[in-house]
Amino acid sequence: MITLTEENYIKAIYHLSNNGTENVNTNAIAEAMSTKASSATDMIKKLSEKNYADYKKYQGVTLTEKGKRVAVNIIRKHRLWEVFLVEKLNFTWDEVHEVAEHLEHIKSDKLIDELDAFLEHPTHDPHGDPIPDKDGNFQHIDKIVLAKANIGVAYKCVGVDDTSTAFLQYLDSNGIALGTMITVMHKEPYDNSVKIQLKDSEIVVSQSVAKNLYLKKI
Amino acid sequence: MITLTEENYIKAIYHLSNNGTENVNTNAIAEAMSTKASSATDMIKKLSEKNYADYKKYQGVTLTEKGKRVAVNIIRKHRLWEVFLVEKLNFTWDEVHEVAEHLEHIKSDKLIDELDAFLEHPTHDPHGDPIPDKDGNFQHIDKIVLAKANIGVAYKCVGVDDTSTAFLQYLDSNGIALGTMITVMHKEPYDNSVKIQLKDSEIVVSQSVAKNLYLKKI
DNA sequence: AATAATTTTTAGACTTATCTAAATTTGTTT
DNA sequence: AAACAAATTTAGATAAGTCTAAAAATTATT
Repeated sequence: MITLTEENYIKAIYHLSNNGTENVNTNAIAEAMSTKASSATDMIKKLSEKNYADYKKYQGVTLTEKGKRVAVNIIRKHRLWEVFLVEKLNFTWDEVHEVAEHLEHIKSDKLIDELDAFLEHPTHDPHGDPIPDKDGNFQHIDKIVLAKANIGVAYKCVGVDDTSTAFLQYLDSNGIALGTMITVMHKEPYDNSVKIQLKDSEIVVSQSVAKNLYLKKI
Repeated sequence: MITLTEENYIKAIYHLSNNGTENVNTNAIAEAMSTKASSATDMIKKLSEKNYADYKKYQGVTLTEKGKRVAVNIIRKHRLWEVFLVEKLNFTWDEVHEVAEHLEHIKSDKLIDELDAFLEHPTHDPHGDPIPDKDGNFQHIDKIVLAKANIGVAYKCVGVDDTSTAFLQYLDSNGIALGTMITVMHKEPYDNSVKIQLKDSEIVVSQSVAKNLYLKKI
């Protein structure tokens, strides 16, 4: 049996490793899990013993195929629950994350398959992140970050990197949501802020905003 | 903070105490929790320290008002999720219990209030058990057990005591569901079995079935 | 290449919920 | 009311996940 804590570590490693592709170091895991490096080391050893991860002392970890399958399955559940919360239970996109963190650990294949069907097989969650299918395959969007968008080109907002309440509420209050049309008017080299044109307004966003907003050419 | 284990003990005590009205002894709790009496003693002490229960050594436990509130809230969540699973996700009434055991521990007032609204404030779960409202008030049905029903009177099936898969599947295969009309034809004194008339059939059920099926006069 | 700084691991301790085995209390019988 | 049986509690251990403090390995700097 896999424990809740093991699942959370696996998920953290998956995200830190850029979807299972890179090596992750102990401190990064400890930080992501809000714990100490010594605790992370203990858990890494355990995950390695259980074949969820490959680990050599002082060399960091990578997830095994088995570990990646666990991670992707949790992500699938997390994102499906997020869609449910927003579409059926009137949650806003900044409210869903915390509850989905708990719902994602409920273990029932029937539950998640039926939820998927009930929601009509959504492909993206409320933050624009792709939802893996039953076999773990993602539908990839080729998105770029606002900071790297070209001036004068029309884009559509397709996702966020930061899903914190503060950031999502900032976007809401500035009239930016998934699907919002955005044209880049000017990039200020001094502080890397970006002036963008929305439907009815023109606003300037800071570099940290520009780095966390994903766009797609239309 | 209340732990998952504490919640499960409180729920078990609530059910064993006949909705918080009676004193419960240690062995009964241990048995209900599939654990040993010594473990139950430890937890009872802890619940008592945290003011969820009143406890005197060797005298059994009762839930405090605070403990009862916790129990009723978990029952509310459990039953609402059961309705969701049956009505929206195509679960059958014998499949819901196990998943609901996990869903009931998710802590979010908004989640449960919105779920309640989404389901249009159901008053009973798929087994006929009443769903407490937000304030913990039940809508009581005055039901009787089949074993005590009167001969020749028409009843409607309104619930079950035993929610095991075996029992529910037995009912399904004999054409008995919530709402099914039942008339008692004969009670056999020898083994306490009961002959009942359904819409298109007449069947004999054993005493153990007759003790677990709730009816209401129509 | 030697030393300093950083990262990672080890060692030992703590907490929660569990167990077994022994001790204690309550109840039941004769 | 003494003795036995049953129920309950205590004592001491264990496993999971965490911590602090110290040791070891790696990486960076001079």
